[in-house]
Amino acid sequence: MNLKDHLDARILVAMHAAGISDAPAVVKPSSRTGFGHYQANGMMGAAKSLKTNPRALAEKVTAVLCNDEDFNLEIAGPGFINITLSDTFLSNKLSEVRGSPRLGVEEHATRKFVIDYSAPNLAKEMHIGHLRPTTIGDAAVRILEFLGQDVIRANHVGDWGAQFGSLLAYMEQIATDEEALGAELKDLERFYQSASALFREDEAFATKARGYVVKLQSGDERCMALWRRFINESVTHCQAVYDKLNITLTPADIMAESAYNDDLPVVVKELHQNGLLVTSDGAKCVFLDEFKGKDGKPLPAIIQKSDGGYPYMASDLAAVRYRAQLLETDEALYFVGAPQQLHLRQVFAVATAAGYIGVQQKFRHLPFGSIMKSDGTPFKTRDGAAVKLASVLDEAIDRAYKIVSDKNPDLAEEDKRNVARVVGIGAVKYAELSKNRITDYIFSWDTMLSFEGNTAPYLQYAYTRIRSIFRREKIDTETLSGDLSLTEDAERLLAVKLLQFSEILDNVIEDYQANILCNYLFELAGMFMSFYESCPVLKAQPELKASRLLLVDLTARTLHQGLDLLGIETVEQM
RNA sequence: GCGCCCGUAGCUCAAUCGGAUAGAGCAUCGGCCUUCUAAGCCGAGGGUUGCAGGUUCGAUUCCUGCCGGGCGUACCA
Repeated sequence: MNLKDHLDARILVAMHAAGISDAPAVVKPSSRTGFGHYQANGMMGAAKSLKTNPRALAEKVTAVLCNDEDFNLEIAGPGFINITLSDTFLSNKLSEVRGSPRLGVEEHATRKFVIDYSAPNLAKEMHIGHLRPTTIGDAAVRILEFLGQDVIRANHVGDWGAQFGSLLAYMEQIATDEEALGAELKDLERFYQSASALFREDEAFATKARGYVVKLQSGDERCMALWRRFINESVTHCQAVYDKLNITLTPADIMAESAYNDDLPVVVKELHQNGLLVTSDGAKCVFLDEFKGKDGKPLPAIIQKSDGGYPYMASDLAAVRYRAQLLETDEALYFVGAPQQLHLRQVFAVATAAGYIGVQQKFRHLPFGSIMKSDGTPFKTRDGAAVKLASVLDEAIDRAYKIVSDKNPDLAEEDKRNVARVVGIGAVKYAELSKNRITDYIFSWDTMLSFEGNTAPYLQYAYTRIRSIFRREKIDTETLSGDLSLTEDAERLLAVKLLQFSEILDNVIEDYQANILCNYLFELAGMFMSFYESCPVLKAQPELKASRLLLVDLTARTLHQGLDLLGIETVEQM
């Protein structure tokens, strides 16, 4: 149940009964304690259009609901209606949520989604820049699936293009020594760098590399074999990173750029038939009025280059065409960096003009900023190279291991290793997810691995503290029973927070801002800690103890579910 | 030049179609462990929301103009 929507609907009905139509109730959580649990802000707006006094309107509305047992209404300020939920209402709703394996979250009407995320370039190793699209996209996938949506993961990896010429030429050069080749491919980044260095410095090699691009495009068998070998190696590397990162992508989710190769001439043909295609300076372009380049000159979307090659505009259009027409998706979400904004606007605009995207279909770009160092400069190594994602993850686990060993030396070695993995990886992911998607963010080991503040370790620790209550008395949460009763304010605050899980998920998917869920979990954990300090659980009288155990269990389940939707693991003890 | 994004406490970040006194964490300072994990809790100080206007009952939020930063702007992806 979405509590906010429920209350909004109740107020709206009362507004209609009071003779107010065509005005929203604008119910939202109260801005501060003392103003009830929720507040309805719609009376001021309604009064404006009805040219009347907002407090008088609020009087009429509250009069309709004055005998309601679910909540108490109070008028405040210029015309706010503060809603205080009754203890009975809260405990009834909590009981419902408790009995639901989905924590009271209803499944939405099913629509089909294509989520385009991660999409590394297979020519190189994944670097730190892939962290954001990968973690944020995966959280979106998990949340949409939890809400009952039909989700297709689309990993649009880069496996084609000029850069593969030098890679293949370099492979060819050392292919005679199978052992050496196998060893070289283990470090893709070095492989790429060796190949591109040769390309820059050795003219003969560069010529050969360019030849390989042509051969590859014409389907030369030996080239294709080398190419497949390389791609397999690279995919294996990516999958290892995904597994370590607890990302739900599998090789089956890969729909590579090259998969659209056969469609590219078709796209050109169809754009031509639609009368959209114009040849300019030898390149086949689509010009749309809304796109202007330097000096106000028309900005083309180049579909085919003057040398006959296809730029990524073409394969992206082919991908839109595939997703819209063959997959018949209702919605497509692109988790791609902000610098690609103009490009994707062009892709969607051309695809719309070409009739690929139907009027009911939504294609959205969800951009995000870059990762910066603490001095505000881009996150690169000293020599300017991208930082390998795999090494970032290893370092996170190493650092977490040191912290865990330091804080809990008694833990068994095997457990320490597992906690270090869960905490280290969780910290890196949570640091990404807990910040606004749009802005750049500062990467800081100390901040993300801290057990204080809005971090994964804090939440994971909160979870273990909660679970330890049950472990201490060997209580099986399956056997919990009794009535839920709320007697202390700390319990009420926790209760309301727990009931908000559903509406929070709805808020998240409005713009796929995972930080909304992170903030919620942080506040939930904080409220639990306050409750835990002021309300004894195991030492309470039997009835109170039973009631509080229900609250504790529900908090644990909500925290666990919330973290799981973010792709973050928990442990029982740390 | 034009387009998009951003500018909030010393630092890192919030603020849900415009709502009440702009909130957290870190850092600083002060309390709380013979009592369920102190990796915790409670409290204090800290702000002209880049600047100047406008819209209105009400603006961090919407509009205009500046200032500062980032990115993009025809055959790399």
